[in-house]
Amino acid sequence: MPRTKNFNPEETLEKAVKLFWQQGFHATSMQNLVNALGINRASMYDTYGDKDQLFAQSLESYHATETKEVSAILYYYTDIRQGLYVMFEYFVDAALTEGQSRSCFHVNTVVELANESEVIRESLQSAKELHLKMYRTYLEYGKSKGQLATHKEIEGIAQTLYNFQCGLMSASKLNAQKEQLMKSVTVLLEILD
Amino acid sequence: MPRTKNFNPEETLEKAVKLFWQQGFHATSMQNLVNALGINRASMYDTYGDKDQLFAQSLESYHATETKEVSAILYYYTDIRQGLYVMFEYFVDAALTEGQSRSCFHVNTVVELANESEVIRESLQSAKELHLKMYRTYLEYGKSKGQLATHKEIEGIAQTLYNFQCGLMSASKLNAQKEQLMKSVTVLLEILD
DNA sequence: GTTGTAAAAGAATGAGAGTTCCAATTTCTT
DNA sequence: AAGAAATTGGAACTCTCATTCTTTTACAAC
Repeated sequence: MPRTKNFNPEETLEKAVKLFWQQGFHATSMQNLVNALGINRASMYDTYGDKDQLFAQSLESYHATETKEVSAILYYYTDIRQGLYVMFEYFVDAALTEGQSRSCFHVNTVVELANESEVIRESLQSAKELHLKMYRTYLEYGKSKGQLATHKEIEGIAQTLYNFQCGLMSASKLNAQKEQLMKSVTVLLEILD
Repeated sequence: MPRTKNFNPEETLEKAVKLFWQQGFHATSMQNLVNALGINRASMYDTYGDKDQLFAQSLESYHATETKEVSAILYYYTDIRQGLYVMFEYFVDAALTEGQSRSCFHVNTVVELANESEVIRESLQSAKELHLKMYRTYLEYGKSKGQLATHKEIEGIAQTLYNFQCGLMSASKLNAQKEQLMKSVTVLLEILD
């Protein structure tokens, strides 16, 4: 009996992700979202709730796809230097669009909202933990394969990889050039030697 | 003949720096600023112009003091590893306040406004160049003193120091613990070896 | 002390924010 | 074919935003 939605909630959410990623939470108005999502204002509220909830869902969606991609990359490469390089390359490619950088949605949100919203902070925190866990596991794997000296501290390196990734993304906003960014990745990866 | 201001424009600007640093541009309202600066709304507009101009002046003020501090630190330490470590420690100390981190005003602004305002972007860009120049000079100095192997590429390291600094500040918002942050600095500085 | 000038105070303005509501439309089941 | 129910479109609402305006106050020079 009921009329069905004539838009796909997941697909449409991706449009919100793009907009929030590009502009941030505060600089994006509900009117912006109505225009970008191509659905009615009421449908938006009906499907996703208010602005805060829509943003939270956008962030969760981003985290999910991003985590999946990263774990796929790391799983694929048996050489950890190569795997980490390609992972950083994936982040850089995702950030750079038409001559400028939108950075990474996660990092942007850490900077903009980590101290403002408890809900968002927790979402960011758990995504970060997931990444750290992946890094630790991958580094342990590298150690077991003799690619990482046994005296190297996994935890410190994992943290540094995360910190550097945040910086690479932030800084890319002032330097949207893949080659330079990847050169910096190469320098950073010397911490593995 | 004119009535004199009964506040110090430079000192009062510091209050604006603090607020913008803590909350960002969009999350800070003119009403917030009126309350924090302790001067009248009209005096604010009269002295600093509109919100954009007030923000730009706040950022410039921050950049000036920050650049002075960093160059003083690097000048003081003749050992580049020590100098860079203390510099990062200075950033961390400046970021951490009462159990949370406000990151670094420069980095926050890169993330929030680099793609939104041309004026701000240029201010950020030139501050970044100034930092890179300081790093290059310091690394060259280190090389001349035999603290850095001659085959090391100055430019790549300088870029990586800047990128990492951005990341350390961003990430500190989810990890406001000095010890952990400084441990990551120690790991990072292995790129000099 | 008078005068002129700019600062201070705070109300006022208009634009835009997020959100809600209602009439109209559409579509799927019975 | 018809009715039920959710979607849709867009106006309406309230609130807060940045900014301006008008009046009052205070200082410095003559």
